[in-house]
Amino acid sequence: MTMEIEKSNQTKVRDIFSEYLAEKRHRKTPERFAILSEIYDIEGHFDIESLYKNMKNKNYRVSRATLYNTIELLLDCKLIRRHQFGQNISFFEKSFEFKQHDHIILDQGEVIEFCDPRIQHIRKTLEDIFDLEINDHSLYFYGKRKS
Amino acid sequence: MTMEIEKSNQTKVRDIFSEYLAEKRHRKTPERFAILSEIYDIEGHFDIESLYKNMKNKNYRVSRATLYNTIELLLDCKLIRRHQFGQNISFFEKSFEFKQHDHIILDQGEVIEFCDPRIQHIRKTLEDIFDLEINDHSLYFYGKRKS
DNA sequence: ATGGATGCAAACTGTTTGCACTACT
DNA sequence: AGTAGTGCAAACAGTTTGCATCCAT
Repeated sequence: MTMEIEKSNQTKVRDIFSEYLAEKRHRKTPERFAILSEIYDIEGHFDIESLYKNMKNKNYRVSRATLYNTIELLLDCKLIRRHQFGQNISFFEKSFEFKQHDHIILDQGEVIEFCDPRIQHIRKTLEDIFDLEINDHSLYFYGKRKS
Repeated sequence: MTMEIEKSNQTKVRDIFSEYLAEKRHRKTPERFAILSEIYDIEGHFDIESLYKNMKNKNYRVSRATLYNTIELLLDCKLIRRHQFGQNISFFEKSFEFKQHDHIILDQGEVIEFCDPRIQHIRKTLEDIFDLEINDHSLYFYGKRKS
């Protein structure tokens, strides 16, 4: 029988969020940690309405307002990322310890993740040419399977 | 005094649209051509609400419904492209005879356009690796001017 | 105890839809 | 003549806001 040495991801992101909230002088409410925890239990992408229904089903007492608020905080401390797959609905995914990656959107909503270093080269070039500080990007390819 | 040989862009896109409508058995209504014409008078990006107000100010009798409908047709025949700069509002720009380009979004809504061939290399690689047919992409960098 | 955070519902905003009327084919 | 397309207004969906209450500090 060995002691659990490694912290779980859940614990790590909790710590990061806690530290972030402290630094920003925001209150550490149970709702905020419950939401973070729920999100980190989700595999893949999610939208706010599903998260809301998901939590309601588990008998959490949360409001959409708090979800939207908390999502902003989590974006700010980089624990999640926002995506615009469709037209008018935001999708999110957790981003802690997951390698930066981009997406290919296929028909029927299938999503492939990939990572190509050349995007960072483009970024560097743009920063040099236009004298910019680029802090983020979003890249989507749209296509379909052959045959 | 020489004859005007070159067709204006306005005339060319009109022809393209006309041909598209014929092929798809859609009617050639004056509204559709008026909207196309208005769009091709716009420099840079626009959203539907501004286009609507713009046309209303010029005493066109158009409805939002028709604008949304026509925009779909113009997207379909590739005379315009859709962008998602912000969260929940679609921006568009004309795309006839304008080189494919991507965007850098700076603070205060400033937008820089650029074109980097490496994005096509990435595309090719993805098509090969995943056996896909990629027909489009969207790429945005987000940043700010240095100093 | 104080005021930041919450839940709830109403308001907002961009987009879509239903319907009676118009006009392209 | 027939019906796709139109304008208008109402409906819709995702998000934001106002407010009374709650609870982390």
